Amino acid sequence: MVGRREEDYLEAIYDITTTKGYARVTDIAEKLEVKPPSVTEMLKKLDSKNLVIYRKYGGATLTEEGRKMGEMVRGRHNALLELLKVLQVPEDIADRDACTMEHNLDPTTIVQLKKFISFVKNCPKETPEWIEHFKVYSETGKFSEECKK
Amino acid sequence: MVGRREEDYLEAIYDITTTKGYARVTDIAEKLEVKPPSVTEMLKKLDSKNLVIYRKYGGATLTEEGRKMGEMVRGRHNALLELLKVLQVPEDIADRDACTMEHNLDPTTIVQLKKFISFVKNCPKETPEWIEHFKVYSETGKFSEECKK
DNA sequence: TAAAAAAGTTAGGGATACCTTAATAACCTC
DNA sequence: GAGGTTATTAAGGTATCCCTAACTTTTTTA
Repeated sequence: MVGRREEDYLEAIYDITTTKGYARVTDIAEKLEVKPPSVTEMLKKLDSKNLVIYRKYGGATLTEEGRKMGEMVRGRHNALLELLKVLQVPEDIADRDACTMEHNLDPTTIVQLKKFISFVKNCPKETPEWIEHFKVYSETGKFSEECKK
Repeated sequence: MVGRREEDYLEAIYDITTTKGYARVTDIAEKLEVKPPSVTEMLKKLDSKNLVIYRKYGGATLTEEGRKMGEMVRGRHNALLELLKVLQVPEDIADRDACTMEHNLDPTTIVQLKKFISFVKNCPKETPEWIEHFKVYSETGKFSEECKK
């Protein structure tokens, strides 16, 4: 069982590793806004679960399993973020809330979420009309004439 | 500050009160799948926060503030549930996941969520076509011909 | 109406999951 | 190799919940 905070750490390590090649304790601490000892402690825990390879003074490396997991968490986060954006939630709030929501969701839910996002993004029409209609509805509370046709 | 579990209790009390008029310790314990002492403890805490009126051996009554809060939590839950249903998540999973997600979301997010739901539900057209299209996409991974028009 | 059954409370603990400060140790650079 | 930076240990704390066992109150029923 992987807890929510563990997922946050994995996601952070995944992101940092992806951007700068390696993740030091300080990087992680900064990203998650905690102090270094908290990171060390968590890295040990993640190492014991074989999600991270932790060597004293050696930073953190994701194992294959850990990398998959971090990627998955990041993907979930992005999907939720996109969904909230479709719902016209301002981006900064959407990002924070995606963090909140991204834990403990059933795989089925995530799958459907992703389908929804790709449905919206890959729709043959540029921007699906209904999203435009929703934008209007969101701002005015009224259905546009065109919507009624 | 009201924690997640506190919200769960408020929601449960709200639901029980709404259905059967009053909420006993046992009802709450059963609904939340915990033992009675846990309920007693929580009721004291909620009482101290003026969200519940708790009298020994007298069950729980929501204060005005508590009732508002319980109603709000329930509303949030329902909104999330509806959203997940729009996303074609099976109802039982949707209900569980709504529980998971319903905590700590920004009010803005909830507002947009509710707008989205009412957009979908009150759309002048019976069922917005795009939802039908999404159903198809969800099941087949393909955009229906009609969708491309 | 008194005794049994049911419901509720108290007391005493425990687990988990995090986070922190202060002091110490390793590393790196000049 | 000395100083500055980075990381680790040690020791502790807090917040949330939850539980069992024993006891009290309320309710039911014979």
